[in-house]
Amino acid sequence: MSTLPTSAAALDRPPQSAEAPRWLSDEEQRVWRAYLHATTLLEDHLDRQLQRDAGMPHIYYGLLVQLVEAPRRRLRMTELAKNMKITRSRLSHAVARLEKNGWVRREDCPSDKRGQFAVLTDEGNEVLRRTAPGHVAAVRHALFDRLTPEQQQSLGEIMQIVAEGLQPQDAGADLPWLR
Amino acid sequence: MSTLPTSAAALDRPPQSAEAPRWLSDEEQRVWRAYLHATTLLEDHLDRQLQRDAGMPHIYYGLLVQLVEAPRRRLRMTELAKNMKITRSRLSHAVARLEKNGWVRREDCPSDKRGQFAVLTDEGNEVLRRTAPGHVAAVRHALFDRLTPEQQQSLGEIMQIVAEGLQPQDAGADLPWLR
DNA sequence: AACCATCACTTGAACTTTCAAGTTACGCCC
DNA sequence: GGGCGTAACTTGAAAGTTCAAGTGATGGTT
Repeated sequence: MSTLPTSAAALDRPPQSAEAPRWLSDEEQRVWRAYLHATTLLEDHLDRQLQRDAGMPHIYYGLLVQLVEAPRRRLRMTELAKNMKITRSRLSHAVARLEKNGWVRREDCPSDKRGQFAVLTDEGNEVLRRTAPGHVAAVRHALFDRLTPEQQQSLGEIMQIVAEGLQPQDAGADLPWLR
Repeated sequence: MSTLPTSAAALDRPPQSAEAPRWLSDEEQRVWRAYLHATTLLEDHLDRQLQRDAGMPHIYYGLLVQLVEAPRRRLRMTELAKNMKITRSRLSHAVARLEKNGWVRREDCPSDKRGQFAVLTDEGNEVLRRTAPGHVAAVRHALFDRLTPEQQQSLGEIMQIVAEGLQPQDAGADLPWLR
């Protein structure tokens, strides 16, 4: 988590420098710091909750969820990476770990020999079944239960906008589908 | 990033099980997934931006910002960890790295021999001065520029609530100040 | 003044993520 | 039908994070 310098003064800068960066106003800073605090606290909280109850970090759990919802409980690696907004490399490592746990199995794609399917095993399904209620409860308790319906809707709209803004354009190194 | 099972059906569960977990409604799920997508995309985006332009991840940058804003550009380790919502362990490792870079220096606390100050060096200050404008621009571009004033305000309120909800209570293992 | 629970911080190992560099397969163009 | 640019995925090492255990101080208590 992090923020920005509070003011130009804190960096011994004249109020307007050459490129005249537009620093965040006090109010913008409050919003930004609240955002950073909330997101890191929530992610940490859910990571611990799932590590404790399901033996895996939040993202790994999310991978299993993607699979359980997919047609034959299987998804191409790239598809899965795309859905979860992570790199293929990260996914490879993650699936390797989940495979060791016996929760996911790899299968070759018949039509494209480069391709691989990640398939949810029965054990993987069982883990989800066992731990999903606790996880939903945690999410409700930390987020939805604290917000009014209006706030929930607003949050949805805002996050939608931010996600879309980051998705299609530029994007870094190994996220080609974000180009 | 991750989500929750879409429906009870996807897990072969009767709509109301023993403990009758309250699954997320379709709308709640849309909100939750948008949240997860937006937060991971944004965090990744800023991590890459700062790694490229400042040679450090987002959190490390945040640590320097905390220091530059502190009274004598120094903060006790525990204080710093508290401000950034991270564990002391993580902070120890991070400061060790920043120390190697010459951006932070440790100093003993005179009044408490257990205590340590993390102090921002001139070089550390210089890195901030050089990279802050680019970082503010990135945050503006990804977040503030896309939201209306009302949305910005709403986001601030929501994040404030969530952060407060996660802060005082329970909390995990090594975050004693969150108790 | 010795005891001891607690505090402030560190350490090392295990695990996860990132980054750059592979490998193999596809498809198309000539 | 042999190149060749690209796609799909993996790999290994470096960097970062987590977890549990460890080291000294500190501040009562007895």
